[in-house]
Amino acid sequence: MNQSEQVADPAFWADLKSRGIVFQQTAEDLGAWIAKELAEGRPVLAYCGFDPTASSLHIGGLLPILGLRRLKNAGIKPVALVGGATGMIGDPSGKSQERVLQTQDDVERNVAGIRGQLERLLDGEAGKDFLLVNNGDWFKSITFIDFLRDVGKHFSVNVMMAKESVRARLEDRESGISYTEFSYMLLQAYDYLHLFEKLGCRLQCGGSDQWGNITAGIDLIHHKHHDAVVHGCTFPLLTNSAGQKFGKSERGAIWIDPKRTHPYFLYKYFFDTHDADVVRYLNLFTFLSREEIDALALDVQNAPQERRGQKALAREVTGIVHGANIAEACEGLESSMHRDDVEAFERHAESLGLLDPANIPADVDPTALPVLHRSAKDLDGAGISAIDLAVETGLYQSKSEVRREIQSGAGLRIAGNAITDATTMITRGILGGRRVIQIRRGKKNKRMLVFSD
RNA sequence: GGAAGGUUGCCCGAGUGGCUAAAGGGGGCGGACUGUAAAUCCGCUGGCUAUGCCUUCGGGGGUUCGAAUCCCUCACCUUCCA
Repeated sequence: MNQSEQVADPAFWADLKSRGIVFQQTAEDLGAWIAKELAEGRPVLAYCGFDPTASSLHIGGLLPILGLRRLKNAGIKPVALVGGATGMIGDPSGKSQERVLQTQDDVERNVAGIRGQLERLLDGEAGKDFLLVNNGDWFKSITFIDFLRDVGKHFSVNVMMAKESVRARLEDRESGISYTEFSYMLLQAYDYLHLFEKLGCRLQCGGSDQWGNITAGIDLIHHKHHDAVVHGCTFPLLTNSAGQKFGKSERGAIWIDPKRTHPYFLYKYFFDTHDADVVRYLNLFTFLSREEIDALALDVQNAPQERRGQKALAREVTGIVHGANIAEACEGLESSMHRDDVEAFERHAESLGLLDPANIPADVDPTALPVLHRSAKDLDGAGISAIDLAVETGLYQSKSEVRREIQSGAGLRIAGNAITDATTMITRGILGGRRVIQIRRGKKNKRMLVFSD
């Protein structure tokens, strides 16, 4: 891990603010309050919830995780909550439509997956450096009647309806909101109350769409404990400079689970960051120091074609998620693909276990890999149709798409040759004595074809 | 319970019997330019065993040589009345 991550800077809150990591906070002097509590020996616990909507987190959830890590480095104990109970209900925050309920099996499977990822990403020992909790553990023993009496009484429907998450849905006649999702904020508010009472948790953080839920929890705690001092803060909701939601590529979300999204594509996602966003992302997603980022910002400004900012960003984030070795290999993979340097590619692909088809787990979608394996024998005789190959790599969705592109320009290249004829067959001659060749769509989308005997 | 309007391709939105795989815009992809950028310009944007065939205009059924377009029916949404 980076050196600067280990240092608990007393001015850490100001640093978080200046990096743009804190979006909203319940008190102007929240940083000073935390510093005072810690200085006087009172532990501060901060919790953040993660929805089990899939068996893996995607990079949209990275900001809160890194946020918890930064708090941890400042001496605050993070509590990562997985919503085994709330996942059964569904948070309406930031959602424009009512969702279909997940089955209990789905939720349990997702909780297990996310739990494992949090445990790894929070970097430390669960139970000691940070805590992992599941609100299913306390909600399962609460009856509906008790909940309505103990918790519901403290909520005014009038206030609830004014919360952004609910109001947006009430105003949208098309979708509306069910009573189930309407109730969600009570559950999350209760989580905070529970963690306050049981663990002394006094800070809740989350994405900016969580503000309403966080303040609902604080209000509930105040109702029950009049003199309690509890706080909340949010991380910004990320959009790029073009206003698009962060973390979604054309092929869908970028997942943290390497079986869903190969680390190379996570690397590539950050590598492709626009100049206008890269400095902001370096601040948000890496533990690089202020000075290092300032230097990179200058590079982006003065020599944008070097893409040093993007390279650093991609390397750091891939390192945090998948480890430094994998990050290095991904960097090598991208640069060798860019230069179409087959020898360098083989080296890096080897270290990622991509070169030997026997290494690739059967449950990984082959179109989601940066390489495609084929037997060299397939190249004998008539060979393989270029169109088929292009689709097999996942570079194209359908053969029609490839045909169209071949017709409208030289978008498809194999081993450096522009394919201009839809009937082109790939035969052994194209290998030129090697076993790896490049196939690419346009300038940015590249895969390697590996032909083994 | 009654009346009226609506449900179109990834999204928005036009289309009220054949010329409609469906205008226009957005997004996406490719090309030119460039820096593996932005902006701009050009092209493409349902599938296939491909001068043809198949699937697609909320679901199902019908009229017709022919339906996104007409009729029936079901579902959902909106507005108005009770």
